[in-house]
Amino acid sequence: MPSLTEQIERWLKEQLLRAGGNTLEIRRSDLAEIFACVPSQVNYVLATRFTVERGYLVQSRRGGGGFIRIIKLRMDLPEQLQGLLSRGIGESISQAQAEGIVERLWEEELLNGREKRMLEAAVSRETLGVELPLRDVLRARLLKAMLLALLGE
Amino acid sequence: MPSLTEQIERWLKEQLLRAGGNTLEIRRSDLAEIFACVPSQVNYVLATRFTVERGYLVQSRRGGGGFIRIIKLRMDLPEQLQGLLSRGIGESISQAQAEGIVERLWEEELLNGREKRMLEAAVSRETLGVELPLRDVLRARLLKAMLLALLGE
DNA sequence: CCCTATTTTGACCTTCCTTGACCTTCATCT
DNA sequence: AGATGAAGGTCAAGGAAGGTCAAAATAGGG
Repeated sequence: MPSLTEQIERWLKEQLLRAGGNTLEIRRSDLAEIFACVPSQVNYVLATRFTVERGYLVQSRRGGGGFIRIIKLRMDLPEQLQGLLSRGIGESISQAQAEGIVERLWEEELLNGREKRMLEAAVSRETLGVELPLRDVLRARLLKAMLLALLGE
Repeated sequence: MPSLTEQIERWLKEQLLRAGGNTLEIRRSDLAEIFACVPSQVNYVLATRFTVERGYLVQSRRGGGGFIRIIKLRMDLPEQLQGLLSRGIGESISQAQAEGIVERLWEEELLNGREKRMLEAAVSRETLGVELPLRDVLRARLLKAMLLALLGE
């Protein structure tokens, strides 16, 4: 049985597709009611599954008439990948962030399944197996170098 | 009477066959309950019976909604690649050696151009950018993990 | 029977998810 | 403007998985 977080994640992505557009607006309290959970559960889902790395922008407004808006960022061109390489990936990156980027590129069909798995393997804490300040630095270098290798057809 | 370890091993392999696919996902705690044993017994079975040498890859996730995933590796590949993964690549490897392996796999068409470039980027001295005893160790881990990723599914 | 290798257990650790108390912002009504 | 209620935000504690390691138990071979 998928976790609540996963259920909410799927539901939101489905709504995004169904709406056809790239934007979804909903009340946090409504979502919480649909899934019979506390409202802050929604914030957890947004914070872990709809990050910028994964290609989403989340906006919101408090007070009466408040809402949460999820915007799916499109990455249609390799040019954007270049942007990712030059600006998006810094000197150091966490595993979660790196996986978000890989997940997004895969969803955008800029990577196939084999390439995705290779990147995930390379970026994994376990594979790197060194302690923390260095691990994140190494991961950033690898991710950049590997993605760059894909661009240079 | 077969040992607990053997019973669990058989059961898992049977489930893998039954599912038809090459992947099985299950909760460690469920498995422990089925066989009325401590959860860590499952780890022992995985560590001794579902190793890379025996043709399996094990992945997992902790926390709520956690799971253990067993992937049966493709066995239709030349012995070379499998041999490489279980014995050929040691704890440490030079750039020249690593590049030789990648080149060979590419010539045998086990890797395409994109995959070759990703691997070369990952094993490059410049990308790794750490000093020597560690660099070769890291390279060996990356090469193994990335090639292994190609054998899943 | 003894010695060794393998298996079984359990205490303790890390990661990820869920919940709830408390805080901030906004629209609207006096 | 000030008060009020209706949103959403934050954060820390608790819970729910799986991981690790070493000691204890057992099985097998000589």
